[in-house]
Amino acid sequence: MGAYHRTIKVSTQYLAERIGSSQQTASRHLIELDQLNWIKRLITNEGCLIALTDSGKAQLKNLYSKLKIVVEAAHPLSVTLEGIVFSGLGEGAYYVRQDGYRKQFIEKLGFDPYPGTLNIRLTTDYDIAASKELENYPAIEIEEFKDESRTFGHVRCYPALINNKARGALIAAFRTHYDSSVLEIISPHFLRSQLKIKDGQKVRLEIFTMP
Amino acid sequence: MGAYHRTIKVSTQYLAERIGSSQQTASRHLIELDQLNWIKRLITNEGCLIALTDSGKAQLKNLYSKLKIVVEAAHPLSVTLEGIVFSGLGEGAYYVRQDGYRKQFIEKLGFDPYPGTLNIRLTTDYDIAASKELENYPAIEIEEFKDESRTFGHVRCYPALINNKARGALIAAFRTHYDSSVLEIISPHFLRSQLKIKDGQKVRLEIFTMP
DNA sequence: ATTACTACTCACCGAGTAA
DNA sequence: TTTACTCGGTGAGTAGTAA
Repeated sequence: MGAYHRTIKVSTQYLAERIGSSQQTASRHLIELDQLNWIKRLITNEGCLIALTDSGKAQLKNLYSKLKIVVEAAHPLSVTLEGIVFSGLGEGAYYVRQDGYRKQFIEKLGFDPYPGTLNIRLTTDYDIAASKELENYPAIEIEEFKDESRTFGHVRCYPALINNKARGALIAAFRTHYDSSVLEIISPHFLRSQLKIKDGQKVRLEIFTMP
Repeated sequence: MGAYHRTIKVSTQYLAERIGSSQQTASRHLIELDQLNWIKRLITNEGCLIALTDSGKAQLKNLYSKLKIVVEAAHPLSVTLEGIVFSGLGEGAYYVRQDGYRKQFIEKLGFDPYPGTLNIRLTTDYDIAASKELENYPAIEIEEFKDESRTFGHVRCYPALINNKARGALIAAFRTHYDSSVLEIISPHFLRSQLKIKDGQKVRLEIFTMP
């Protein structure tokens, strides 16, 4: 009703009609919004003078921004997967330690990876399908490089949260030691000790796509 | 959680943590959203597969659009005023009948005005101040014109809703027969009979600014 | 593990009414 | 006319628990 931009005058009776409630409820809503400091309220004998406070505007902007991200994004912000931890052959560690990769991880992911990977086996059709969808979404691109002896290929990775706590990234992938039901995770931390996870335990991965 | 863009798998327990409620409440919310046809829900023994329906997405888009208008607009969409009806000297009718104005009203306001104006006297400081604010907001511009004898000046007007029912427009103004506490309203209808208003009665005007 | 029913509590809503 | 209090009924949230 314009209270975002200017002070408006409105009776609780009229507000009630507009929001489809009783006059008493409209009045109580205004009292509560005032107590939250989301509106400034001046009671006159012909209605209330109402204006949103900066804090109140911020609440609306906040909701608006969150909706904007969801509604206007072309793809999901994140994909959540679950899988079972298992021990690999330690090959991941070999790749992670390569300086050509390491420098790019530090620069593009913002952390120096622990020299090893956490292997996750996806067990449900849903998780396997969801991890395949990730290929369609923009990733952080790690470029190929050469050292004296060989070429190390291009790698895509996604920032990730492991068990809703530890930062890391999904590496997709140091091709193709495992089938598509296997994921490799790097992290600044030694995840097995930091999160107290052992082989056979289930972990939850929240994988973030790039905007 | 991505359900706007893809089918996600989520347990009611985990959803409850995310929204800060109990598992039972999360479950009931999903049931209700399903009944509203805002989500599609498939229950598996390891959680629910959830995706928004087109109808569900439309709900979010609708809220988003309304917030967008409020948050991103540079000025209010409308200003609501109240005042007292009174009889003028009938000069408004003279101007409204001029073909140079009439043609522009039809073209720019979308209606052929009843040959007369409804005069409103603003009685409170709030209403007078609010009507002055209108000058700052974009209006429909009616251009000046000449006939054989004289020049008729440029006029700004705003679409309006009278007593939340009748269409019309605020004319600001066929200068300056009255002071700033007086408004003139035109409408396709003879408002005094259509809305059964008489001199001395209070009317509510919702004045719409241009985007 | 899951989901979701039943039963219970509590908070919200609104009628009546005071100021 | 206003706003907003008290108070009683109803609906929303949750614990316990079945499936």
